[in-house]
Amino acid sequence: MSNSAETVPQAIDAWARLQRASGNVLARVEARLKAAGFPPLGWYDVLLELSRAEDKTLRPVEIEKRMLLAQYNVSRLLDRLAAAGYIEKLKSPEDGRGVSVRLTQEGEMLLKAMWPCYRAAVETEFTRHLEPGDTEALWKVLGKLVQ
Amino acid sequence: MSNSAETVPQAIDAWARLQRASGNVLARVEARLKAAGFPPLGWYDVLLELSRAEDKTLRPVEIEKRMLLAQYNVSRLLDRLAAAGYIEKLKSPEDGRGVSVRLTQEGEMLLKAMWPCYRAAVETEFTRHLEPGDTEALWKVLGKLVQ
DNA sequence: TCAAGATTGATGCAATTGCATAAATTTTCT
DNA sequence: AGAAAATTTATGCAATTGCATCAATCTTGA
Repeated sequence: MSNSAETVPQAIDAWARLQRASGNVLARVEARLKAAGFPPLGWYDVLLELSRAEDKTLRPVEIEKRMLLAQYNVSRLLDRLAAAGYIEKLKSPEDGRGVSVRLTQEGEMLLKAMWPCYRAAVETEFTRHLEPGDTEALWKVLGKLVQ
Repeated sequence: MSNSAETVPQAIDAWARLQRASGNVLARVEARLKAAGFPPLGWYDVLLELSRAEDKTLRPVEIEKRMLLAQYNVSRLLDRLAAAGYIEKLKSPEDGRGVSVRLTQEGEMLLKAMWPCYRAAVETEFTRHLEPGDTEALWKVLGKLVQ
């Protein structure tokens, strides 16, 4: 059932489907991680950013920019990661206000342990439903939305 | 790192971009609604479902299915909507366990009041960035992910 | 130089979400 | 019918998020 043809025909529908599809798939992937006893995807994302960074170290403000999280959410997420031993907080050498956050051995191990599960979940809940060319088409169009 | 690792990257990138793009655009749209003094999009979605339903009435379990929300979140969201006067809860006539939720006049007015703002926000944050054909391409590919 | 302003990070408190479970039916199965 | 199972909704409690604001720097510009 198509919607009101007079107002905003396809665009609103595409918008709604974008929200529904991404939320849907995200929920399924997260559920698989959790079912395997792993922490949420947000943890993985932080650890991954750290693992790619020089010295496996970043400032919180950098994590904030890369992950598009609110500052207070980064602050508290890092608290949890530090409490769990996956990162360590150091006084920033170059900036007296700041902190430096470094991936620990445990953090690196968690990252490695989660990857097969994460990868399989994305394969099952996302990739498997698409045909060749779809992922590239998605990539291209979505690129216009992330500037 | 063998061949199987090399077949995934495209898909994982598309997955990551899907999450980033939709989260990003959603946050911007929500921010515009909030800036205009309106409640969150979740409120709009419930009211919209009710407005489309017969007698402007639905059971919570129906709202749960349509919106893909957890049962306890629906229960509490409806509490808030009822407290704000946008819906009213009635004893379900056909099912002694259940409740019926009906859109009020105020709810209908809120829906109407929010629509121009919502529509403009989607136009600005989503549609405007896309070219003709993109929305349809998105619609088609994403359709494979919402089964 | 040094005051004004911006940036970085944390935190108290309220609102929301997630989890586990309860209570009241309704449905199913024998 | 009647016991067992499933469905529908609510809720106590813990975890997370959002908001407002603070303290400690760093940066800028007169």
